[in-house]
Amino acid sequence: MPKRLIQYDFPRPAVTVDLVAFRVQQDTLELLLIERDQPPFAGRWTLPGAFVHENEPLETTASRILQEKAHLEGIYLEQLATFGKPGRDPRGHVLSVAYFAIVNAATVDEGKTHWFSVDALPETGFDHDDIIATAVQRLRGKLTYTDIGFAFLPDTFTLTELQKTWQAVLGTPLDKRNFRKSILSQQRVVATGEKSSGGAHPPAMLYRWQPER
Amino acid sequence: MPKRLIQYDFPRPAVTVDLVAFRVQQDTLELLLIERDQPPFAGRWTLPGAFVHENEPLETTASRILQEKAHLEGIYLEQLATFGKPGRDPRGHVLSVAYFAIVNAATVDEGKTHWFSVDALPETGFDHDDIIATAVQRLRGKLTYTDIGFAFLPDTFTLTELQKTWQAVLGTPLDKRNFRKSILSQQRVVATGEKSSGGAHPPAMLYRWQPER
DNA sequence: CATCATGGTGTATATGGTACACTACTCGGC
DNA sequence: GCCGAGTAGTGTACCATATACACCATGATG
Repeated sequence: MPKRLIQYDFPRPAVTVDLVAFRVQQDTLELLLIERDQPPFAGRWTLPGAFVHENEPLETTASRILQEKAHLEGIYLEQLATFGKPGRDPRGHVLSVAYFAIVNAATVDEGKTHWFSVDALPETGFDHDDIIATAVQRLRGKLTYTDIGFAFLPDTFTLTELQKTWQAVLGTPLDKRNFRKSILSQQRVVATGEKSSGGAHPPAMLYRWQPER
Repeated sequence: MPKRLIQYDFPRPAVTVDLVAFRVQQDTLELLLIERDQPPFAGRWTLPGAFVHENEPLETTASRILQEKAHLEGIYLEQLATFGKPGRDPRGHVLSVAYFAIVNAATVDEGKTHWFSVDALPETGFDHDDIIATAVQRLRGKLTYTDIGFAFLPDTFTLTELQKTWQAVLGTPLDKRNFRKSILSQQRVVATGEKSSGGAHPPAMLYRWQPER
């Protein structure tokens, strides 16, 4: 019995998953890069990535990357696109299935990783600029018509925190009264009854995301 | 010098491109399937596909499929998603980068291909039902806010033809006056000055798609 | 008790979407 | 040449949604 069941005359491309992990920290949208210590692009900042293991679901590869490179769990994980332009990897024919993740923890940089503001990114290697641009565009596009924004926040949050998160993601200010009206009318959140405390201001109602309905 | 430059301990998955080609014919949204003559799934209808050649751009693989399998040129080609669930191909670890295409020609079935109405699809092989469902959803979602719908039509067309195309894609009837008002106000088309002829009715103005603003 | 920072609230206007029906014209058949 | 079939083309009233905009109340801090 032949070891390889598939009739396939061509050399296979290598397949990697690259991950664009987002968080919002101090009213800024940030993403995670890692400094390469091997060529190609040694010393350059790149998206964390890994080769796909045998019979490994792509999504598993993506969460494995987040776990191994940053010791993080992603709250949200979505496939972005697959990049396969010849020449994108100087080592040869390498496809990259890009995913993007959203993380809500305030984390410290682990190993050679660092969180960069999307407005102040360093020069990257490979075609990771393209991947990042696609990811940011997708994230912004989906923010208003999906529940993706809640993935940046802890279980309970105030409406002001939610608004600041949206503003950080979109990069534009939002009107407070209209924002609250819109969020509440869509019934995407429910009041917990609890109130936040601390700060030189009145306590604010804490809300929780309501997935369905 | 080693033949393989990439340090990569794992067996590589095979990579295919599968194509969902759409057309609108007789007010019906149709897609192209091909009858497999080899196992697995011999005799089953499947999406046309091919393995990715060495250093071949994915988009080239996609248009090659359309050319080789149906002798067609796609007017529009867009990457859909990459499917890699273990077990999706009984032969082993095979990733499929799915594309969708739009074709405007009225064509006859070539070889073992056949155009099926999306409302009356046969049983398919692999995970092609998933791919098709994703493609139809994407197509419908993008119809109203992109210019994707014009790819189904020839250079010049009447507003009624455009409306019927939209209705076929969406699967729902549209109001004639509102449709025309909306299309014209968005300035997505310009009148050519020419009029259609033939048919037991007055001649209709022919329009042309205006890509930019 | 004064200051600071945020919490929380409503109305008026503009914009865009939806529902809805009739006359005019060309072709083809008789 | 007359009639029927089939489509071209057109406007208004209503409703829902998005936008612009400002002030007082409250709790913490020193």
